[in-house]
Amino acid sequence: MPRTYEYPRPALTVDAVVFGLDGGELKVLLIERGLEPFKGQWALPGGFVQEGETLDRAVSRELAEEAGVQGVFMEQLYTFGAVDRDPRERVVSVAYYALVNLADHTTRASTDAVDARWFPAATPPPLAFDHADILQMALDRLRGKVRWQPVGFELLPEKFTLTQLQQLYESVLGTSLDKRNFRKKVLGFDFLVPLDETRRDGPHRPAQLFRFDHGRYTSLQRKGFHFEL
Amino acid sequence: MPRTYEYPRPALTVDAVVFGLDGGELKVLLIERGLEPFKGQWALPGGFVQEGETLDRAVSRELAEEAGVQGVFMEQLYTFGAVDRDPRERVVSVAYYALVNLADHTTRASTDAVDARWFPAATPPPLAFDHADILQMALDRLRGKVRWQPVGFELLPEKFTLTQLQQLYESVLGTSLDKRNFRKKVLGFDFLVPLDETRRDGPHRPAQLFRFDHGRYTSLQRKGFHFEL
DNA sequence: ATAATTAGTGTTTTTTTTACACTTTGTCAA
DNA sequence: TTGACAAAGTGTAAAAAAAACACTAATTAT
Repeated sequence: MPRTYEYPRPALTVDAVVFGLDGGELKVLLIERGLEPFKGQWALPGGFVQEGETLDRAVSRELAEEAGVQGVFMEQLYTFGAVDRDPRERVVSVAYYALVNLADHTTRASTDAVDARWFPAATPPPLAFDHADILQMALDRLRGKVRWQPVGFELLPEKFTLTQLQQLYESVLGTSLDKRNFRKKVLGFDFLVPLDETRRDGPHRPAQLFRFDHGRYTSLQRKGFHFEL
Repeated sequence: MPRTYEYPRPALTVDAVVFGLDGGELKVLLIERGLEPFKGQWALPGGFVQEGETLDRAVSRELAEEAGVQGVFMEQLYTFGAVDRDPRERVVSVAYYALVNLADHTTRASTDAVDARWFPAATPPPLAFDHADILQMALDRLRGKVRWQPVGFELLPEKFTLTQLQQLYESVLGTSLDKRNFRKKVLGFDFLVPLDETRRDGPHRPAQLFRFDHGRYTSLQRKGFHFEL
């Protein structure tokens, strides 16, 4: 294709902040860099946008390639354009964040000969480039969003207990919530459907399992309902 | 500078959705295109990111050049990367939105030999490229943001009446608000300082003027206060 | 059987939000 | 000068939402 516009063209990359929930703790998926610059340091998964590829597709591809992560919730976060973010030349990066059910992805994390590992999102190792800024912004965004949109469920397995759900909110928001008030509110949501199943897990009373019904949620939403937690 | 990375390089632009408030109505600033493609159609102000220029700076520059708009509130919105957004070649655009006090900018809007005009944000003319999508997203973002962060004040003159403030919220949110409840809440905010001045404006009782104290707001915010309307 | 551990459950108080109508202060015109 | 007009300004009561709070139930391991 001819270069119609004669202007400087910064390289364009995408980076992804992939969050997972391990027990009560929020984690991020990081990749060990095999090449300079920042060789040996940890970084967010990401890479160059290819010819004819939308930004969303670029992120999906990179996540599949570098981390074996596929078909997960993903949303654009922010575009980072500081002139010296990459020590070699100008690289503008469109950052995304993704929420995955860690149980499904923990084993497949390592692919592509690179080392990929989960780290505590709040206390990551030193990161390459401006990835610490990106991570911080993703954390802020997640915290801001989780209360107004039911995205948190993306971090849980399909079937989950109310205690798991509460722990999720507690760890993302960094607060502690009252169990009774939490359950009262959450059980008022029609899109949380109780299953005829329980989770036996240690020497104590088994917990009822629930499922998040996406379809019902969107239909309620169209009727003017709006989620808040 | 050597091209260290050998990858396709889409052209990179910035676009800005500039909102202003005219009477009770929310407006957008549009520019008539002088060149193909979409010659003669209305479009968002914007242009190419220059060598060594951050994204924020690029938007500021374009706004100053194309619309005489300077020193206003501005925030990154989203990055649009559809492959065919520009009919000629791939162009990725980082969109921003800005809030201006329309009274200060209405006259200077036309500069640079291009025609720049304010249009109702809710019912704009047909727009070039995917600018209608960008505008829609900016509207959604503004609506979402205005209740949690005191950004609305950016749309008002420095001194304003509570009725103006209420109208601002009514037109951005598209609802009507109860006067007494609105004033009760708003007057509880320490960062709204009443002036020893009134605004006489037609055959009726003059209204007291107020000012938004940015400094006080940020200091309150640090003490854990959080704005909500 | 009992000790240990997490699941599960309601009520009261406090706070926040909503609904609602008249008086005040100025201008303009008769 | 006075009366009509128009927007500014003001408080209370009812309803809804949020917060505080502690015990019983079900299971497993010893």
